[in-house]
Amino acid sequence: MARTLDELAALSGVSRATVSRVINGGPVAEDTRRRVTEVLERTKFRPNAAARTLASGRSGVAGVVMHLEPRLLFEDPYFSSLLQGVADALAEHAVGMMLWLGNRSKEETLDQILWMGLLDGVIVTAHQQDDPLVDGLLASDLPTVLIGHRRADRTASYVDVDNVEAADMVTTHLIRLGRRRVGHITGRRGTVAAEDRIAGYERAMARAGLATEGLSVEGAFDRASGAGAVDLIERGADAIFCANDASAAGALEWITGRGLSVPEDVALAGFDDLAFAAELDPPLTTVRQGVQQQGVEAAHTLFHLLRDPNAGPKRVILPTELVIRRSTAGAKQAA
Amino acid sequence: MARTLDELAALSGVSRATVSRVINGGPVAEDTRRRVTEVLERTKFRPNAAARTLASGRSGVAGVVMHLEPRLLFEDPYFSSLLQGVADALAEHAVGMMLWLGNRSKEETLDQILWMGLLDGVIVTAHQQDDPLVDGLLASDLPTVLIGHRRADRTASYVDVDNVEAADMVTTHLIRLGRRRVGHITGRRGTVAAEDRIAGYERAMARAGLATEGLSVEGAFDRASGAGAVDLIERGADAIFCANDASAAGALEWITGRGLSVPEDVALAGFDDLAFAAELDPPLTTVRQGVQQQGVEAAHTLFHLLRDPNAGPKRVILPTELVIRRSTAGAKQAA
DNA sequence: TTGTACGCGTTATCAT
DNA sequence: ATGATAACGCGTACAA
Repeated sequence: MARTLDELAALSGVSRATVSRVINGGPVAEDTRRRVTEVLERTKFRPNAAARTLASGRSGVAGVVMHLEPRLLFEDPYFSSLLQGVADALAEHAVGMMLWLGNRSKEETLDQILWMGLLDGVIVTAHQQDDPLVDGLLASDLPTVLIGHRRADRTASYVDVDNVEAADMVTTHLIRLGRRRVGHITGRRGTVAAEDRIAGYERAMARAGLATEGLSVEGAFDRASGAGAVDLIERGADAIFCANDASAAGALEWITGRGLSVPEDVALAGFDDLAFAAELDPPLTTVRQGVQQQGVEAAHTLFHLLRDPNAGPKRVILPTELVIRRSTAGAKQAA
Repeated sequence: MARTLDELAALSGVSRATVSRVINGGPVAEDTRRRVTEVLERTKFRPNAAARTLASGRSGVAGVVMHLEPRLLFEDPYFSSLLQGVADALAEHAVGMMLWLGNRSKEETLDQILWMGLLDGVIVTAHQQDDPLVDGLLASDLPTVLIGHRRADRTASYVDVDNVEAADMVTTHLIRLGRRRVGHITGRRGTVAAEDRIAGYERAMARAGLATEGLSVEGAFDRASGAGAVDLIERGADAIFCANDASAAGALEWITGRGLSVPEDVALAGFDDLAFAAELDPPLTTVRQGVQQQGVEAAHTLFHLLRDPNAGPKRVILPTELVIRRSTAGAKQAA
């Protein structure tokens, strides 16, 4: 079991450089390659990663940072789908994944990541508009890809969807059903997604000449936010666009709990199209945004950055799709 | 922004070795240390991880391998709790975590891990009795800690609970309630946990002189396994011990769905004491096994292995606790 | 306490 | 196509 290139070179009767070429696919004569490869496999040789990183400057390891309450990562399918997508794409290219969750403070986490060195690049979820962890990574010399967050500065690479456009689309759909008092349960204020979806909602309402006053309640992207539906209904809402599927599921519970029915009394729409959206009763109209795909794209974007280090930032906007289900069937309009 | 120890040494007016000592806590005169530290902070110097790994032989990175369907990691709180525990303990000691999930085959995953080199050690979930991935890691020279699996060979380090004892304990509890036909919904056959819990169940029944024939149905640790409760009840079961909380939750649904009530008609017990167990109606009697704690202990065990590399394997058996709730209240006995 | 000097195992640049 | 040889940046005996 040879442990170094030198030992292997001795065993194969060639120089260390040639063995290195065989391993990394350099120019080597065919029979030389065969001879070395044979020894390589016989001795189960594995090159030393540290030495290789030191000499080449590349480690084959990417960092993934999802700094949220640990609970959330597992309870909210949005984040787990994201992680699955990233993990999948990295594993496919045999790139290692170092993961940082919300176990320590953002400052400590940033410190640990930067002290780790060794990373070729990093993918970070960036949902808050201001986030010292994200700022720190962008300020470092580490190639960085953001998920879900467009920064004001135009120098960051990121993967996102057009939340304004998508929210406009679903709101417009509700309006076309004949609903006039379309309410909105927002996401957590301060996140880009929440603000942009509000903007899209208001844009669609304004274009249709409809008022939005009193038709918006603050939520936080969670099931509990659905309680806001009660307020909206008391203010006469005949349709509700929820900032995500989780809050829509909560809203559905409150609405039916009050003896009202969806979509007859209130049309309901969400955002995400997570797996459970289609299983609700009635199935939920929502915006599909391919969360897992976002994770995959983030990894690919990082690969791209690493390939041409000075190609400038890369921004990827993924498409969304309105998925119409029974929760916005046109019953009221027909009646 | 100094990039190497040499640059820093020049800036501080000392030798490179001294700077290294300041960073790693070696013996340095107090004023020298102060002077160097000042430069260290001013230049935001970060030592090169690869060089340091190459020279010292330690990387400060641990691998965590949870090779299961990606779905399961997030849907089953058992695994997410485990991961949280591990991540927490590693982050606390500023040790990096490389994660491998079930994105590729076990063979490919093993290959990627071993080729990665660079890991100081690895923690792997080992639930199947035979698992090429686990075998491969144990056969490698990588310090390895198993979670949830005692191997026949006595050379592996692991963290586990005594499943036989715990299953005996909960079964005995049901018997003491006056139940005579105690049924069992097993876990997935082939896993150590399932087999050991069966053994514990049978041991308790035998000791009480009770028959188990026809009182056992095969499950798979999931909610769907709860359907087996119907069979058991038809065969006269007046109590059911489910191999975990998930299957117990499923069983509860089937039992009440048939118009029967827990615990009056059938006493019900689970295993794990995951968060939702206390929220069921009625709250579920179960075995608490501190899953998150298992993750923490696994990390600590790895640290121990790394501290004295030739101290031999370390085995940790964590305690379990019977948590009695309303699903096994003594109604029938009292009546 | 501090400095010198060697070794860690590769990659990559030169010659040949 | 192949072989020397110089980096790569740090830890650590050993010497002073």
